[in-house]
Parts: sequence; structure tokens; C-alpha cells
Amino acid sequence: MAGARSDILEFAVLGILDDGPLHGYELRKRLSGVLGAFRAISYGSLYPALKTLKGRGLISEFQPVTDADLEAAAAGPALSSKRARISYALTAAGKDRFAELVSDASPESWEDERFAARMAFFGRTEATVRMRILTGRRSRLEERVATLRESMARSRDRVDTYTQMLAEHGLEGAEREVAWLDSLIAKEVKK
Amino acid sequence: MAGARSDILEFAVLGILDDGPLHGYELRKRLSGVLGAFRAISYGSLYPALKTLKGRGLISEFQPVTDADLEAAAAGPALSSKRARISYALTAAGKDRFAELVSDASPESWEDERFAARMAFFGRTEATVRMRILTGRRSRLEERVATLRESMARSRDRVDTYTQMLAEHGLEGAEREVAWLDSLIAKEVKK
DNA sequence: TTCGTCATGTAATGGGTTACATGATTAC
DNA sequence: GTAATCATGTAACCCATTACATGACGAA
Repeated sequence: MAGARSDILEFAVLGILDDGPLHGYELRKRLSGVLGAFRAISYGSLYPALKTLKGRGLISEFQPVTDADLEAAAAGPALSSKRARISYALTAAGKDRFAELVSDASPESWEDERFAARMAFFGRTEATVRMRILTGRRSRLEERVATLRESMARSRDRVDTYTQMLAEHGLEGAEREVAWLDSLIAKEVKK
Repeated sequence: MAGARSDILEFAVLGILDDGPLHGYELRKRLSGVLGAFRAISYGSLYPALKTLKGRGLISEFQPVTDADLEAAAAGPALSSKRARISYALTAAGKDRFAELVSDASPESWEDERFAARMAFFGRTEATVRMRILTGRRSRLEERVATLRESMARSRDRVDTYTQMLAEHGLEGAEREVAWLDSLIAKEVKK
């Protein structure tokens, strides 16, 4: 993914806006479904990020005024609020950037922080890249399982029951994710 | 937990040292078993934290020189290295502080960031506090399950299959943790 | 002798949160 | 009328990581 570190927010925002324009507040809600598991980003992170993205010419701001605009921008339960919210849309450069990011398959893609976001946009990801990320994630997790097992074996008698149960639960979680990935990979192959 | 935010590292370090003196390098390894799941802290975090703790008089530094000291400080696979490592030990104030922290049962205790660390020291936690944290964690997780279910229901037709599978996997993980907590709680009751 | 791991640290950087500030709209 | 939620932002702060710097010890 070209850049260095947490372009993950950039990626997620571009990906969501690639689906249609949205205003900040709603964007944030969608973000929590895309960024790993449960974490929601704060406005103190989102709005500055939006500003940066705009500064880089990847997204553009607009106030939806016509009904059509409202419909396009709201895309929610209802066109409830009439307040002039600030909506954001991808520019051509933004679309290009997202296309670039979504075609990347470098190892960071399957690390904890990024994997969920990457998978959330698998619908717009090439099959080969998808496969690479899934298998990469799988081997990453197996690695973790191995490390965990080893460290549990080493410390078995030193640590108390609670620590052990904690570690065991973590191990089971990792194994479960491996199994889940296996099923996803199998589905990919069948396709 | 008296203080504000991430006294979690403080808590974990005190808890580990409560078991006996240790040097930084080894401390860091143990920390990864105590801090949630898999995360390891970096030296760039650990050493400054140790310095602060020392400044606050909660831990003290010493160079193990006698065989007995070495034995006490190494506590590892072997007394391999003869190099004068800097070991840390709890002071009386440090012991008090740990006792204070370990008896806390405020709601933050069962949030994601803290729960694992709290549970890792359940062996030295009062039964009532233990119970409170376990049940608190449980209801926290159930809350999450509910939110997740609801948000999945709301967005069912809008989001693609991959996002859905991701959400489902997250949901299952949360449900699995609830079940795990149930078994832990049951064990506590029997005791 | 060179590689891996043990071992300890500091400075720069960065990503994020919290707290604060403000105000409109909706449902009761 | 008033509480909840929608909505947008800024400034201060915090915690952690990365990159860097240094060096000893053991094994091949």
C-alpha cells in the first residue's frame, strides 16, 4: 500500500465514498463497520482526515440542495434532516487512488489493523489479490497459533490457572479464525 | 482504577514484579502474555515506563550480583547470561499500589483494553472483585452482541457479502466470548 | 568472525483520543 | 420545553511506535 502506515483510514474513507457521496456523521458510522470489528473512529480523527483528503484533491465537498442530491447524499433510513450537511464525494483522482490501494497485496494487508478494512472492500478487489490476502492472513494466523502454543508450553507450570485460561481462549480464537479463513478460501476457489 | 487512562502498563508491570524481581528484557516478554491477547509492548514504551515507576518510588533498580540474586532475578529457563542486567523489584509502596489497583472494580476494568490484564492477575484478586469484573465483562459483551446484531439487520441489503461475513464473524466471536465467560462465572460460583 | 539474541536506552514522530465549543432538529 | 440525536469542528494531550545508538555474549 504505497504509503507507510496508517493510510488505513484514508483507504476506508475512499472505499466508502466510492459507493456514493456521504456526509461526515454518516461516514463515521459506516467506518465502524469497516474498520476492524468494533472500533469507531472519533470525530477528532475523522474531520481532520477529511480535510487532508480534500487538500490532496482526492475528495470534494458539497452541500446537497436539490432533492436528487439529498437522495444521493442521505442514502440512509430516510431523507430526514433538512439541514445543510456537508457531503463528500470522490474526485477522479480519488477514484484512481482507491483503485490503486485496493489492488495492493503487500504483507501489511493481512495484519490485524488492515485485514478487516481490506476484506470489507473485497467486492471491488480483484480475485487474485483477494486470494493473496486471504492466504496471507491465514499463514499469519497460523504463525500466531504456533507462537502461542509454544509460549504456553514454556510457561505452563509458572503461570496460574487464570493466565492459562486466558491464553487458551486466545489460542482458540486464533484457531477459529484459521478455520473461518479456510472456509472463505474454499469458497473463493469454487468461484 | 484511581488514575485516568492507561495505567494499564503500570498495573501489568507491578503485577508481574509482585511475583518477583525481573529485568526489563524478560519483563517485556511476560508482558505480552498479560496485556491483551498478542500485543507486545516496545522497549520504547517499557523503559520510559520503568523510569517513571522508579521516579514514583514504586519500583527499585538493582544489579543482581550474588548467586542468590541471580537466581531470584533470572527466574527463566537458565541463569544463562552473566552480564549485569538491571533488575527491578517492587518497593513497599509498589506493593501497596498494586494491592490498590487489583482491588478496583470500576467499569473500565472490563473494557477491551483492560480486561485481559485484570484477569491475568485474578489469582491475586478478591473473589468478589473477580466476580464483578467477569459479570461486567459479560454484560459489556452482550451489549456489543446486541449492537452488532442491530447494525447487521439495518444494513443487510446495503452491504455486500464480504462485509456481511466479516460482521458475522465478529458477532460469533463476541458470542463465543460470552459463552466462555459463562463457564468462568459458573466455575467461580462453584468455588 | 559473524550471526543471532540478549540487553538497555533516547529522540522524533505520529496517530489517535478527550475535552471543548457550537448549534440545529426531532420526538416526547 | 427539554432531552436525545444529528452535525461539525478545533486544540491539547497521551501513549505508543519507529528508528536510531550501543554493546555484550554464545554458538556456528
